[in-house]
Amino acid sequence: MAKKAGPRAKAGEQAGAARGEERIRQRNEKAILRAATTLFAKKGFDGTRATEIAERAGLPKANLYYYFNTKEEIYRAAIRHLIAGWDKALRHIRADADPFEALEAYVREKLDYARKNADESRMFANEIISGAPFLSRADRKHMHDITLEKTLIIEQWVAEGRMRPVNPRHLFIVLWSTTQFYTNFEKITCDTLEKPRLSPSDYEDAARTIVETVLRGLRPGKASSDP
Amino acid sequence: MAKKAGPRAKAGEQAGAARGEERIRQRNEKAILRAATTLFAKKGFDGTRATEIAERAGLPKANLYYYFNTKEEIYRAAIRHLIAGWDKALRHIRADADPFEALEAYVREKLDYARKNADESRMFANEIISGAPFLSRADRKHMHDITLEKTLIIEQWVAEGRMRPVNPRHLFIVLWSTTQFYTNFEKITCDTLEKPRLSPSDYEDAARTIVETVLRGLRPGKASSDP
DNA sequence: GTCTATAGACAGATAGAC
DNA sequence: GTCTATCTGTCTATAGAC
Repeated sequence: MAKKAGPRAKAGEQAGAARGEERIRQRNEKAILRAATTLFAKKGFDGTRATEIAERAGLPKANLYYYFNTKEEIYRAAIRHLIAGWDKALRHIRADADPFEALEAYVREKLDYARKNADESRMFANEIISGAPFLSRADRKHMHDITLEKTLIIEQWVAEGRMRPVNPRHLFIVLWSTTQFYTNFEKITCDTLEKPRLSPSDYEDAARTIVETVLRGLRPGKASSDP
Repeated sequence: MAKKAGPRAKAGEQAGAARGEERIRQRNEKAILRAATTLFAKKGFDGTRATEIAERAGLPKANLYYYFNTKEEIYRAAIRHLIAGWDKALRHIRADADPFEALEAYVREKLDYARKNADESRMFANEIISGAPFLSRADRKHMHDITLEKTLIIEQWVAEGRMRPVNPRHLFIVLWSTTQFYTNFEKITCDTLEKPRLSPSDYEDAARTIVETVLRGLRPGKASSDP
């Protein structure tokens, strides 16, 4: 605790030593989080051994406990990092945008994010399926608030007659489910599409399907009511 | 192994005793599978302790190993039981049915099945996210074959002009994702809908949203091409 | 068919030399 | 900042009395 910067540290050398330690710390923490995310995605919290995280991160196990106090602390850090990434795709949904251009851009960015951050996506899915035991109240409030903000925009679009009436909360649920399924349940998707793994062009097909089914159903008809 | 039917068993009593044991066996195996499904759903395979299964099933732990040889055997039995249940909802999809009545009936039965078998649904989701390590080749082939059978029907409907063109495999993926999300990710859904838990009427809203977005987008337009 | 006791392996976490 | 050795507890699975 008190022992820092090595035995030969004197006043004046501490800043330089601290910077060096900081670099190592950042590199190692990143390696730990990366390794942990992959394992937590595959096996969940209880199923992931601290030893496995250490091996995959290329560090001795004891070092995990130097950078993080508990396995839970590693898990929570990974969740926080993921949630920070979720928000970005929602930026397309702005009141002044064209509803269908905005929603299509959102769908495409969401699919892309999941594809490029597959382990994080799966880890989060695992966390929710397990009953969200580690998702903090603050994280849940944040996700709730940003969703609410976007539902108001959908409601505005509906009120303006630019979209057919739809429950915006359920619409978001449908969009989340479809944009995450391909990555989270990749094994099923691969079996269904008869491919060993998913390529970008499969994600392009996914985007097209979502746009032509989910979103197309929301375009206002020329005859504004329906059979 | 050889010791059966208790000490006082004589020739002629064995059949009766065997029936009695059979009843106990069925009851206990069911209790074990039920308890295991709930726990596997929450914590995955590695995260679930045999002791917990036993406690929840109301049996001493050693009895688990009397009915099943390993924890994996329990897990596989639960998976098999679940897959047997998946097929039912697909029966609505018949070539001679109306496409939209058939698909709506499928969606509603699928949502209903997930709602009433939440633990099984979540356990299966957990298994796939984890990379499907225990899903047997035979199970995957079965799921693939039944899906293929139904995609042919969708293709026929499209060819007949009763539905807009769509990749049937992707359509099934979209329908699976939306009908399972509400149950598998119930925590997120509850936060989004601002409810402590999901009621049947929330599932009714879900069905309506899926029908009015996904399926509505597939109805052939009066003008058969599109902007 | 039930249950106690325990073997044997391995987990998370820590102490302290370097 | 790294790493060996180890503490303490828990796990799956089994042996064997009842």
